[in-house]
Amino acid sequence: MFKVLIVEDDKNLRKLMTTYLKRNGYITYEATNGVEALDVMDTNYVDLIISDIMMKEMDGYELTKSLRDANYTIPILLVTAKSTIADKKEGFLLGADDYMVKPIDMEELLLRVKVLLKRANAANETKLIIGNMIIDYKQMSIVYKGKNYQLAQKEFQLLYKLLSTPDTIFTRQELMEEIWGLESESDFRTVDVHIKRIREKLKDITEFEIATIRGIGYKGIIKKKD
Amino acid sequence: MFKVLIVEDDKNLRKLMTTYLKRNGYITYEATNGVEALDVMDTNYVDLIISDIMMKEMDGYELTKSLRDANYTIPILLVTAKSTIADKKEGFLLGADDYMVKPIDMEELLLRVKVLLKRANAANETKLIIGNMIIDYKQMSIVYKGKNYQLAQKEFQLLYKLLSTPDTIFTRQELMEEIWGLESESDFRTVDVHIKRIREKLKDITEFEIATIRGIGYKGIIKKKD
DNA sequence: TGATATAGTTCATAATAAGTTCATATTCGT
DNA sequence: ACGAATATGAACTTATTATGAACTATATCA
Repeated sequence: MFKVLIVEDDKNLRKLMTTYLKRNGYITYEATNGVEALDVMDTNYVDLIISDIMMKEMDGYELTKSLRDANYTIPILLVTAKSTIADKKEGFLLGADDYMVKPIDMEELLLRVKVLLKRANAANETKLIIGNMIIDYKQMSIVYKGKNYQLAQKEFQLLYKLLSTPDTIFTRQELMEEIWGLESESDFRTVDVHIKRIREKLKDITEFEIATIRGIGYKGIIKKKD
Repeated sequence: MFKVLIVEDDKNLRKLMTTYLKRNGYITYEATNGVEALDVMDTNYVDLIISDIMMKEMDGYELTKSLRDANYTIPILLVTAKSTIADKKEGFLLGADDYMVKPIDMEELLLRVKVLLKRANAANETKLIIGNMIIDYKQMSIVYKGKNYQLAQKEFQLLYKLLSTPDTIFTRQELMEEIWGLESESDFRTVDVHIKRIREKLKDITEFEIATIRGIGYKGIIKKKD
């Protein structure tokens, strides 16, 4: 299950790409400029970035550069309205892996995404190992002392988020925006219900705990051995 | 180390493909038409053939047909300048395994070659032994406690795929691409129907289970003994 | 070649699980 | 103890998968 971050300020195009990718089995995150993109990446694991070049705040070039400067090797596919050689060169020199020229053909986009992911996917394991517990994001599986625990998708993502950045408090707002998406209109209480169900389903596992921070939100705690 | 035979009369394209494949660890042979290709195969073992369709002497269709008539199962990837449905159909009917339309994107070519080889190679693997159950890919047979179970081809391949990499979630997308081929346009629901039939036909076998991962796909689970 | 069997696909609908909401109980901090 | 916030159970809604059956394509055999 690959995660794709779409950075595009044109809402229609962003939604179109999101729809196509989701329909083809990708999990998507959205951002409208480079700054937002970095925010998303701060708290979420992402396999690939599709980014427009022309954006306010921070454009695609700057985004690419800052990621590469920070030693990120994540594949980046730049989308441009201009098609001059100069532009293409600039993008590649800054470390993008591929580019496409608008208007974007969605089938071609899917193909390129697939190729980029295959190429990059040599050593892309995302597992959290906490004591006797192994949380494998791609497999959406939790194994504890040889036993398998099954969580629903939202529950799993919530847990992963809390435990991949332990001891950090997340507000319901933040959790919703990142797992449900920016435009989610669900009630914040929904988060509570999911937290409850995670606690219930994983009550045998002593390796961690989800702490309620009254008036703020939740945080994951990894318990230390005695 | 896989050996790839490139059959292409356009020298530039042939060299380009050769270069790319070599750079990616393949051993290559070259031929400019079907007759030469058969000559090469006469004296060399080849794992996969990439062949243009339009060539003098003997074209891609004829080459494919003569190989299949001689009971060769080697994977064949046809390259065509024309993109009409009629052509695609004709090529497939004659037994090609995949095709690409010019102009050829080298990354895509590599991807397809890899997929074809993987698919062909899986077929050469021997047997899966899971508890009292023996799954023999070559014979397409399933024996459990002395009794024989019969699955249709697609069903068998699905089962084999799921059980040869157990505990790994496959999306319908992935299953389709691997078993139906990259260009398949069949509905994803078709996978569900096949899964259902496998479960039905093998419901007596307790050695494994096909688990539905809601919102994602399926995974094979090999049950442990008590 | 036509007839028949088998495999594979599609579609409509039923069944089920996931996700959401809401009312109420419980807990926490001051 | 009080008020505010969270936990909880249950009803409800939505999304996804399972299933049966019709349909189509392909292979087999007389």
